[in-house]
Amino acid sequence: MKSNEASMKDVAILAGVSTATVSHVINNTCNVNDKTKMKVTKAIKELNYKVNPTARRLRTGNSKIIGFVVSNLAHYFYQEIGAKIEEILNKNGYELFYINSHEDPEKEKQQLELCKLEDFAGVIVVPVNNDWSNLKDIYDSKPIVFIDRKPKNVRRDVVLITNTQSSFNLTNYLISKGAKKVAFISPQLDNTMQLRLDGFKDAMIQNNLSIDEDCIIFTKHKPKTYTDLAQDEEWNRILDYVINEKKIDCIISGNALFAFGAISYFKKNNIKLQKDLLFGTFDNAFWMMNLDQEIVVIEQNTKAIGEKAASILLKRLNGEAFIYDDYCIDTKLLTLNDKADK
Amino acid sequence: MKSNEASMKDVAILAGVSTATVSHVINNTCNVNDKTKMKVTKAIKELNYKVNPTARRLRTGNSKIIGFVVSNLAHYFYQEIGAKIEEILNKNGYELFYINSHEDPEKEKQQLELCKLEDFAGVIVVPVNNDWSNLKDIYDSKPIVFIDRKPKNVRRDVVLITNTQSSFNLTNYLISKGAKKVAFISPQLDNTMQLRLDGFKDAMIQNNLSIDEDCIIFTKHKPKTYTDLAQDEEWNRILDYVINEKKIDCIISGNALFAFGAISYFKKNNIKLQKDLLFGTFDNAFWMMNLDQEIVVIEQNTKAIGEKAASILLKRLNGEAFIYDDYCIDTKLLTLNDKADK
DNA sequence: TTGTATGCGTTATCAT
DNA sequence: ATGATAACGCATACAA
Repeated sequence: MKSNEASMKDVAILAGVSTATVSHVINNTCNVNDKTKMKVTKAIKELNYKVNPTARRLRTGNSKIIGFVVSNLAHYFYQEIGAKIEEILNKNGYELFYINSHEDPEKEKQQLELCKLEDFAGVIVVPVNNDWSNLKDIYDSKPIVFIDRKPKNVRRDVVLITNTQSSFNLTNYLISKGAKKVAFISPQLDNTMQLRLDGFKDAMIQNNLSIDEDCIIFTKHKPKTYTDLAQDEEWNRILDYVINEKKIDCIISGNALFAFGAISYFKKNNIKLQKDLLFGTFDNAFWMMNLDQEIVVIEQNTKAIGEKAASILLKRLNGEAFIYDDYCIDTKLLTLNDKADK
Repeated sequence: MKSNEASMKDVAILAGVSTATVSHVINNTCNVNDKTKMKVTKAIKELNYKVNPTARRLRTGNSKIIGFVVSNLAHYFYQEIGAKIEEILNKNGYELFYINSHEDPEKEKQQLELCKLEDFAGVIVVPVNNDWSNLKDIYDSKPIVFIDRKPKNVRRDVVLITNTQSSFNLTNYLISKGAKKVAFISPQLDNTMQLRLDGFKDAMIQNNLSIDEDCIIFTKHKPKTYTDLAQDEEWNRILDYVINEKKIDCIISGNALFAFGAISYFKKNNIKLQKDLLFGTFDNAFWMMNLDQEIVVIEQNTKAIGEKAASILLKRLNGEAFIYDDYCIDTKLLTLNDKADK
């Protein structure tokens, strides 16, 4: 389909030069006489010429597009990270496309394949696939930075939070508040959750508290909306079980998604947190601040995470060589909505 | 940059045919002998050949990518719509890229320009720019569907909710609950807000209630995080003003963003909704269900909105010709967290 | 049914 | 300093 846009050829003809010269002017790739440069610039303006990125990409194999492939875009958490990433990348001439893998490994694989075929300059990924031994080739040529989860069998830059330490701190804090029998509950056991679990166990052991493995629960929930989640019967069963049968006095939630479901349960059952039941969770989600529940949270520094991921990616894009490493961002332990607030 | 991927030429050589034949096999564009078809298919598999979308796009001017350009991706509302759109488009062989315009008209313009340059097959837009007289050419050749807001000076398909009617119903309902002096507050006065305002005014007039124009307030807030919003001093001033000075007995919120800020204010000031103050809002956001406030909401049917937008776009992509129209999706008036719940 | 040849809009090599 | 030309990988008009 012939587009009605001006091409480089049109510019060249109007300016009375060759396409090579136009290209040189556009890309500053060669010393061009000021006079001819003027002519070309004028022609470009006159025709409202825009470089065709598709043609450029076919020729060079490079684009100015970064893919942000996210396990579940609906989490506000990733939106804050994404905004920071976008801000930094935009400043450096890149555009960010958000891609939602919906916690589906197969879908993520196809999307990453597409990013490669589309010659994206690089990708930032909140990975769903845990084992990357079959995915290594998918992004071997272009920079890739992982966020939030560290997949296996791939050596690349990873930006995480201090998972084990934060979990240790959270558990310790709740123990200091009187927790004796603690449950750890979360959807999906991935690498990140494993680290959080480690911190939890360490704290329990150091405090000479026994760990009941029955109260460490990971569900296999496929992605759901928050609304669906709150009404999910499985959450109710699990919470009924640990609270009524196992008689735990404290729950640690692995992320904001479970926290939402749990809080819905607490509301229904009229449970006052930190009084009737100690409760701590990873993530400080915006909606928590308007609740009438006191919640202990591990706040992740989304700005710092985004900034780190973007700056590492930029360095890689610029061809800087440095060792692939894990970057851990500190968290903050906060108590939301406690009486001291007022 | 020479990629190490197999090209169509490699396939042709291995299969002992011409590239034209390979192309025909891939695109079913010509009757090809079963035997040669087999040979080609085998070679494709053997080389793990993938069509290069960039080259195809340069040649044909078409891609299988749809852009979803959203005013602010952080709103969960758009995530639900997006998920539905994606589901439908994926089934039809299209991939969806999410693009965040951050309520920035200039940015949106550039992004739409990029979608055009990248030869996206089409776009679905929650528009930030209100006047499209200078943007018409930007997407004149490819299908475009607007969602949630109807921009001026462009005749294209628009998927909206029944804004005026819903607002009328909401206002009427609150009046039936005793509202006499009502404030209407929202960030950003766009076309959609104007319609909601119209419905509000109609209801007030029909009920012989006077409208205080000082209590109709639109702020010019640039996008902020929810967290920032809750602490924004401007909201506090506005709410102080209408509640304490203007002595209103009811507030209608134009969207979930303002509702969040307002609820934060109510919490701080210990105001019990529907008792101390009547309150209704557009949008049923997931976080509202866990509050200890009774809230009257206009729930938008995100699935229906997404489905309508995607199906219209698909029809346009398939070249079906029909009149550009506005499609209005019904809403539901709900009361969240009322005592009858238990 | 299959192959040849051309062009999509760039960039890059090599002359001039 | 500038221009002619090939090549990126594919689709397609046309010839065989």
